[in-house]
Amino acid sequence: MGITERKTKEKTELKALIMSAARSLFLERGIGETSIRNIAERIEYSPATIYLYFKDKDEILHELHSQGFREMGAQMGVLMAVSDPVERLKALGRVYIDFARKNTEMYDLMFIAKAPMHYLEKMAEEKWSEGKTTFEFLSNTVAECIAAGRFAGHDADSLSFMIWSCVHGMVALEIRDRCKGISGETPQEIFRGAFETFVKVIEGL
Amino acid sequence: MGITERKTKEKTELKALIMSAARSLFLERGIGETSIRNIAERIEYSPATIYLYFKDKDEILHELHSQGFREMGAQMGVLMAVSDPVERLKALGRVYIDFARKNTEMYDLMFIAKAPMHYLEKMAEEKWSEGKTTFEFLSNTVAECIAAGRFAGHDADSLSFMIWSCVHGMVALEIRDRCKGISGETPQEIFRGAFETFVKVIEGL
DNA sequence: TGGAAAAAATAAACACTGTTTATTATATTT
DNA sequence: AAATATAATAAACAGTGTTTATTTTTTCCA
Repeated sequence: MGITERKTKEKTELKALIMSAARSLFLERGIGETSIRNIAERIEYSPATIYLYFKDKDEILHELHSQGFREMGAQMGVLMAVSDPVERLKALGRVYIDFARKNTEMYDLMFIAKAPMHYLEKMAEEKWSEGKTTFEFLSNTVAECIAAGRFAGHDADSLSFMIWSCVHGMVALEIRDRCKGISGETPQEIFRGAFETFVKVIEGL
Repeated sequence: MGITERKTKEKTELKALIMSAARSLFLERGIGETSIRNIAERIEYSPATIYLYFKDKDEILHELHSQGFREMGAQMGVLMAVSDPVERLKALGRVYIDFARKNTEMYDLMFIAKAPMHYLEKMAEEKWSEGKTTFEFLSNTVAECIAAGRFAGHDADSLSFMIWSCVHGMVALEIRDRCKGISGETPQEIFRGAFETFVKVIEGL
């Protein structure tokens, strides 16, 4: 089936082309300032063509959000080399915060924006697999810490959720511009202090 | 000056009418689904009239966001009655989380949405006074704890930012639908566990 | 009290947005 | 080469925030 094969290849290629145009525009100008027409213009196709490859804009944003999770997952994956679970947990916090601050638009899409979640609702999916996988990486590490006799009196899931909330809260506040003028420090200083505190708290648990 | 007085009164009255229509629509349908035309229709004025009272939509959203801070401030204010700063800190966490979960659209506008911050940018204001005031309520309480010999080895500002990030992170993840399918628990259970952990961590610092 | 001046409200337009439908162009099959 | 299936698009629809020119209403003063 040489011909239908080429056909499907062309289909996935144009789909990938749309994705890459969407992504670059998205990183350049932000999610709110990227329209279907912008994407179509960049790849020199008509706007309507995009709808032959994606159901709607939310589907594109969801796919981009999944890309982000794959990239973040790759960065977190190398932490498996850290054998001590407490050290791994601290490094995980560091990697998470770094990823968020170096890829703010991606992080926004992954954890803050509403749009990519609408895709799940339309598909009647109730589970957020990307988030679940990432959370399990954290909760497994926390469970290892507990198994090693640390974090006495804490439940792995609740503590994991609190740790996640803690690092997410930091970067979410900065990404959405809620740190301006707080305690007169620069973002650099705020995050240095915040991460130091994070590490101290983890060690003191 | 009875007449110019009445004039300014009418101006502030229509301004208040616009605000209340904006707010009710906003709470009914959400921020993203409330347009200037919707607001105008509800108060039976033309859309253009709204622009005689507000510079743009961002100004309305900023004013609404400030309303939210006044209401949250009122709820936090009663905590001044709690003399023990550590107890006050825990109660503050409780009040913060409760406010966020009972007023999700308002909380969204106050701490997550981009729109109300654009107003500050347009006005060339670099300080976010509402956020600063709220943060100072927290950081003063933390400073009191430290003065009372608690939280040894911690910097008041950094620890305050971490505590804020922690509670903000929790509610922000839920508001933007990032808790679905995480550890199979209901939001109720997740938040009960998270707050218990929060209290335990505070007490153990 | 009637007409000029000032203020308030609006209709209509502009430039966008996501999305759909009917039409045209291209490629494949018979 | 003609018929069919596929791909791409032009144009439209209904919506958005916002601005400009126009009309209505109110105030002021002769």
